[in-house]
Amino acid sequence: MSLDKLNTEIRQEQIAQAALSLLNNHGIKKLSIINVARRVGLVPSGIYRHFPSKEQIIDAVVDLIFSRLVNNVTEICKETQDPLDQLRKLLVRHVEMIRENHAIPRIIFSEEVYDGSPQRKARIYEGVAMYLKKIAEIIKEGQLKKYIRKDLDADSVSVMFLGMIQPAAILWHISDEQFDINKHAEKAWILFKESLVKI
Amino acid sequence: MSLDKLNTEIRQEQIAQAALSLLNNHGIKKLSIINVARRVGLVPSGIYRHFPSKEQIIDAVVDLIFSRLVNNVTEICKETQDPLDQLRKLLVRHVEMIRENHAIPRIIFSEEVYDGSPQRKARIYEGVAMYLKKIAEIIKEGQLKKYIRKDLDADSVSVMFLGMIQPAAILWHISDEQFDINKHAEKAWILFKESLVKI
DNA sequence: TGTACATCAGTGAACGCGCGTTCACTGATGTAC
DNA sequence: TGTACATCAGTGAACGCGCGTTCACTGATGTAC
Repeated sequence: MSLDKLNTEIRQEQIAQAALSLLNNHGIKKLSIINVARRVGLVPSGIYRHFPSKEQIIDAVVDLIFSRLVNNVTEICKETQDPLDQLRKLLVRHVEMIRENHAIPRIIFSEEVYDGSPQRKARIYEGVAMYLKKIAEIIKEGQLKKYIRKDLDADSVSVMFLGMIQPAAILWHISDEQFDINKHAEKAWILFKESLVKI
Repeated sequence: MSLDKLNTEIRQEQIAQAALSLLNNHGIKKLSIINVARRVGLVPSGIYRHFPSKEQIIDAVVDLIFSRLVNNVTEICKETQDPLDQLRKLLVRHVEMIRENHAIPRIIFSEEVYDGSPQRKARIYEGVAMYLKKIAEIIKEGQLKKYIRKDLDADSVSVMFLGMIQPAAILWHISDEQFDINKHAEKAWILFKESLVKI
């Protein structure tokens, strides 16, 4: 059976990806050692050559997700310099991310992921906070360049930015993808942008 | 041990309340038949005199939560007639609800609650949709009375209304109640209200 | 370049825990006469 | 008002499933000489 024998680094990568993929396609209940093992072509006990426990696998998945989210921001900041453009692009990108990764709400909102591990909960909070901080930086930049009115608190606005997406994301999620998240993001953006520039 | 013997109606009520309370205080992992039984002073098997399975208990909890949410709206509509006032009061009330019921995000965002029961997922979606519909009605009323600009789509605005609360609620939730949800709601409301009235 | 040995990724069987659920039972409560 | 019986809420023991995890093992790969 053991056609190939791969080193731990590669296997860790594979296992984290497999876990993320399971989360995306089937939800947290299916995220079992048995299923992960099957995906990477190992026997359940084989997983323990590369991860000390299931908990660490979940940690790896969390890292994977946040590195992608943060990556989005840095990429977009390279694409354009106009802060309002950056926000708009980030909105579109974020919606795409959500559409492609059911795992995001599944991770961020899941009790299952939190309990038993206060450190992981803290790490998730830090990840979200970092994402928000980057958005706030864009907003501050916009205020400096006078695209965005200065009486607004950038940190609050960054949370409101998420407010354009989140409820829609959840509706989309629980409606089995029926709710039109793109249309909502479009309309919300118009209003949001108006609020930022008008005085 | 059996000091009292209560009829099924009372027990069902007690069991649903106990389950909700467990969810509020300890999360979904602790929502076990054993814990529910302990709370109502029964032995685990005793629960099955009143509910056919754990699934139905979760259904009862879901109903409990949504009836409270919808109740909020109808009560507030009695308190004041001004649509903008109604929205503002609803915002405050919704935040209170969330602060008092950790169970709300735990239920609405939990995979655990969804899988294995498409009907329940549908029911939750309907519950949210009904809540949104009631908010949309307030907005339409506001448009009729000319408090709110008419070029806005009431359904979209109702989702944006949730957008003021949801991201903040999640931050509050995963930050172990550190994030200041009230302050955020306050600031978001100012901007939101502006958007509704200005042209 | 070939041999000897250590290392390490793989396997399969088995354990143990938690938990939902079943079942035969008991004893209290409500009802018919 | 009292008795006989059906009903029904309670109990405790036991079952069974899923699943994370352990452990003794095997055989391939890498390294030292």
